[in-house]
Amino acid sequence: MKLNKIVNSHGQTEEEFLQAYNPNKYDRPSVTVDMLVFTVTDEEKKNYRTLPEKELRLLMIKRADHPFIGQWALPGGFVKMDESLGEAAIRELKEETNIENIYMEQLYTWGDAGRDPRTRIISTSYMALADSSNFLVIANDDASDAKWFSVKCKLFQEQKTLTGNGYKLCKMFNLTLSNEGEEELSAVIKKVKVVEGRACRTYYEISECNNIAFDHAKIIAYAIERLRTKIEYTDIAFNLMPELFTLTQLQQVYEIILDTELLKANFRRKTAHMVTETNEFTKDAGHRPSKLYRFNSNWQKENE
Amino acid sequence: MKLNKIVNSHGQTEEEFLQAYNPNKYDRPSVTVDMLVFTVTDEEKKNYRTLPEKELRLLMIKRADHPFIGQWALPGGFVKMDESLGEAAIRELKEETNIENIYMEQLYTWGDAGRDPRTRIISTSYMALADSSNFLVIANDDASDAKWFSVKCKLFQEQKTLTGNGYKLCKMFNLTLSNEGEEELSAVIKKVKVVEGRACRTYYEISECNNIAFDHAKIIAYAIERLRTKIEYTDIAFNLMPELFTLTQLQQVYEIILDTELLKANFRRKTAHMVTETNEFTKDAGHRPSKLYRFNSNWQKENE
DNA sequence: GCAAAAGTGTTAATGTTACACCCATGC
DNA sequence: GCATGGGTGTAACATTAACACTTTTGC
Repeated sequence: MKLNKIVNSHGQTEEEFLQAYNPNKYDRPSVTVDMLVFTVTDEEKKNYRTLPEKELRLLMIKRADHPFIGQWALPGGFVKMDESLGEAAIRELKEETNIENIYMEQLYTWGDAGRDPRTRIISTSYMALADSSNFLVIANDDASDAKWFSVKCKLFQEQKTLTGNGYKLCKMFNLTLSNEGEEELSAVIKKVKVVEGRACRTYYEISECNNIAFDHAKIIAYAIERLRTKIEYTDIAFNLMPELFTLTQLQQVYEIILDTELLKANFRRKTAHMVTETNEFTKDAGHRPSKLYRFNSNWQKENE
Repeated sequence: MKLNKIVNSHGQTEEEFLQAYNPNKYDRPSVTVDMLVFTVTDEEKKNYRTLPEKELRLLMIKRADHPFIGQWALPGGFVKMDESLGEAAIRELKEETNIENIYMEQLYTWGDAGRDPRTRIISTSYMALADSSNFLVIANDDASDAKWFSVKCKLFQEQKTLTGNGYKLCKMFNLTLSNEGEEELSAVIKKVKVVEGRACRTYYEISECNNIAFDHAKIIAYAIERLRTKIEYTDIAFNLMPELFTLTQLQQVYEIILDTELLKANFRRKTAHMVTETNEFTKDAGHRPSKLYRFNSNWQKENE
C-alpha cells in the first residue's frame, strides 16, 4: 500500500489516519454507491466554418481526506440504512453536484476485500448520462472540487493464451482523463477473461494508476465498455443529447463513444426511426443550415 | 408483513423470532449473495420415436428457519469479511449444492430497505448455468432441501400510459415453478418502466406470491429476462449443453429459453460458426442418427 | 467562387425469413 | 411402409456497407 505523506484537515498523515481507524469494530461491510456521470461537450470551433469537436466527459471529485488525499475519485457515498441503492445514488448525485432528474442505471457491484484501506467496502456503481447543459452547472464554479474530465479509453494490446482445457484472454486499455486546469489522470487497465472447462471468469486489474483513487480506474474502464456496447442496441445515446439536435451532432456522439468514424448516409438510415424531425433549423453556421430533430421515444412500438 | 405461525427448531413463532432479533445493533447493512442456477433437463420420451421434451430448471432451497420458514428461496448466504462477492458465490454454491466449476456471472444488486424483515440486507445475485449432469447430483438425493424446479415466465399483459412529459410502461409476468414432488410455487411480477423527462427508472414489483421467500420471485423474473436477451447475442447457451450435443438439442435449448419455435434450417445457419462437428453420431434413436457437435470457443475470432 | 457541411441516391454484398424437399432409421 | 426426426436448397425480402453526387450557406 502506498502511503501518502500529505496531511488532512486534522493534521494526520495517512499512516496516522489509518491507525486511528479500527476496522475490527465491524463484522459487516460498508456499502457505498459510486456514480459515473458522463456528458458530451463541444470544444472550441477552429474557424467560422467548422463544427466544434465533441468530447466525452466524466465527473470526478478531488479527495479532501485520507485515503488517497488529493487524488480524484468518482462521486458517491455511503448508503443510509433506510434508503434503497437507487435512492442513495440519486441523493449523492444531488448533494455533491446538484444534478438531478437524469438517466441512471445500475452497472456492477465491486466487492473485493482490500478495495479500501480503511475497512471492507462494497460499492455498487451507477452510470448516469447528462446532456451538456449539466456540464455548465459545475464547470462554471472554479472553486469546486468537482470537475469534468475528458475521457479516453483505448485498447492497445490483446493476447490470447490457450491452456489445457480453455484459454486466457487479456486486453490492455489505456485510460486517460484530462482537464485543462488539472494534471492528467491516467491508468493502464487489464481485462482478463479466463475460461477453464465450463467455468468462465472475467476480472479487471489496475496495472498502473496515476491520481485516480481506490479502484475507480477499473470502474471507469468497465463503464466505458458498457456504454460502448449499449449504445449499439439501445437508445441511451439520446440521454446525452439536448432537446433539439442535428443528425450530425447525434452522429458525433456515437463516434466519440464508439471511437470510429461512421458513414453519414448509413448512420442516418439506421437512426431514422428513433428521431422525429422538427421545422427548426440551425443558423449562422457558416454553411448550409441543418434541420433539428428530437428523440422519438416511441420508436420501439413501431416495430410491432 | 405476513407472519407465519409455524415454529422453527427453537420452538419460536415468526413473531418471537423477529422480536429476539435486534436490528438496531447495526449501522451497516448485511451483504449476501444469491445464486440463480439454471439447467435444462430432458423429460420422459413419449414413445420410442419421439425426442424428449426439454425443460428449464432452477435450483431452489427450502427454508428451515424464520423468516419464510417452509417456503422456497434461492441458494445463497452472507459474504464473509475477507472474501470477494464472486468468491462468496462460488463458496455458497459448493457448500449448499456441491456444484462447482460452472459458468457464473453477476446479475444485479438488490438493495431496497425492507427486503428482509430481520435487518437491512443487500443482495448481489449471480446467475450460474449448469449442464444437466449437475441436475442428477442433486435430484437423486430425495432427503435434500435443494430441488430443481421447472420454471416458466410468461408475459400476459402490457400497458403503456402516456404522462405529461414521458410515459409509464407496465409488463405483467406470470412466474411458475414446479417440481413433481412439491406443491407449485408461483408469483405475478410487474415490471415498470417510468420515463419522466430525461429520467428513466425501471423497477420490479411482486403483485402476488405463493411460497417463494423474500423478494426472490422478482430476482428470478429478472434473471430469466437477462437469460433471454443474452442468449441472442452471446454464446451462454452452450453452458447449458453437455460436451457433445446434436443441433436439435441446441435448438431446443434456445426454444425453451426464448419461448418460441425456431425454423431448423435457419437456426443451423445462424449457429454454424459457434459449433464444430465431430465424427460421432447418436444411435438407437428410432429415426435417422444425428451428428454430434461440440462448442467452438474460438468462434468470435473468426469474424476478424 | 469556395470551404464546409447538409442531405440524398445507388449498387453490391450480406443476412434473414419462410417454405419445400429429400434422407435414414427402428419397428 | 411409415412415423419421426436429420439434413439441405432456394427464392423473396431486408439490412448493411461503401461510395458518389447534389444542395445550401457565410464570407
